[in-house]
Amino acid sequence: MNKNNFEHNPAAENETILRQALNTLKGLVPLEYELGPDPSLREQGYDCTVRAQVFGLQIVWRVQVRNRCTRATETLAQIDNDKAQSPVLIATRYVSPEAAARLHARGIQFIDTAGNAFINQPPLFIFVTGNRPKKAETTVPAVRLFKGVGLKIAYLLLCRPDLIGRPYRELAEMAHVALGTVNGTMMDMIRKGFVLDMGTRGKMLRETKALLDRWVTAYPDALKPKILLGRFQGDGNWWDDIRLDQAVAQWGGEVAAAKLTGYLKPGTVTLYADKNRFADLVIACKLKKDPRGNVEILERFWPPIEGLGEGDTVHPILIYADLVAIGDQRTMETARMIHADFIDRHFGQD
DNA sequence: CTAGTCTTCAGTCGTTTTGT
DNA sequence: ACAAAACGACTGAAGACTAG
Repeated sequence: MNKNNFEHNPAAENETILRQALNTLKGLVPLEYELGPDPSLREQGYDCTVRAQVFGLQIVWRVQVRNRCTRATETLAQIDNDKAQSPVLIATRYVSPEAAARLHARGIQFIDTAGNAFINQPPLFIFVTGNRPKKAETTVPAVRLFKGVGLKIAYLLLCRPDLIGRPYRELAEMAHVALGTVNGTMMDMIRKGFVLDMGTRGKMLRETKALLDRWVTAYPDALKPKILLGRFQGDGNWWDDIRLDQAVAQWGGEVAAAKLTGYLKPGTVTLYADKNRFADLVIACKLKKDPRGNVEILERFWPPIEGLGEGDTVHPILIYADLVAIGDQRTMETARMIHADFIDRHFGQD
């Protein structure tokens, strides 16, 4: 049962949360209510008002609807609660027991869609916690595997499938992305079948051949432009005499292919450099800034560990992707050689 | 219980679209 | 052509979860 988010309308979503929470509250106490959207309140951080009749008692709340209730929400609500004439009510999806205790202590009323509530309108008093949240039905897959930074993680795993079991924190650091990105990418990979999730027994990379193909196709458009540090022009075959410090940069594209196969005469130069040492590299190679130059320097997006490109060249996968992206006769031929000699044998059958 | 790990989501920032 | 607004990707701190 996969819920696609047809539209993402925050206002409508908020109202859904509020109505669900109020209806759940109805289960605890006989309640009639009506929503009173109030534009003047909205500017003060409220979403609407609720007029409720309970046991002939009329209550008016200023409601803040939140997807989730954070400490920031609590603090802000308390400030508002203290200065407002009518009490504040937080309506949210789920309030954990800890959060409920804090809100109770601060005297901030809340209701959630899971059936937890704190209502303190003497003589009416309700305090319910411990109800578990419903299974999340809103999946917002913000991170797309083949679009953007998800490719950094995919690359890491293609080169080092054994890292699949590492904690997300480590993967995030290695791939130079945020923690949340790892989570999103991993979900996408599982959904698309590239990762098999065996629960406590870990994960496995699957369909690596297909993943590789799609990675190579997506990389030039989706990631490469984002990591371009600059374009330059050098003198003649300058790259032939340079000894690269691996800690600073590695060859990609045609130069790397030439070094690997001894076959190609490079027409363009692709360098993957540590962002922080990028300036030194430009100087050491005597490169001149030139938007039309045939030298492109890109930001390296993998860690200096075994298996991510030996010596002064990047991993064959990336060389291959660079060559395919150039896409002319010469490079395609070399690309096929690289694929046959350095990639195929690692990606035979799953 | 708690240390390690995962998940969430509001805010930031860059890009695209729309308005003048 | 320029500026404002809307959009979307990404981040990262903080809360939630879970195995041991």
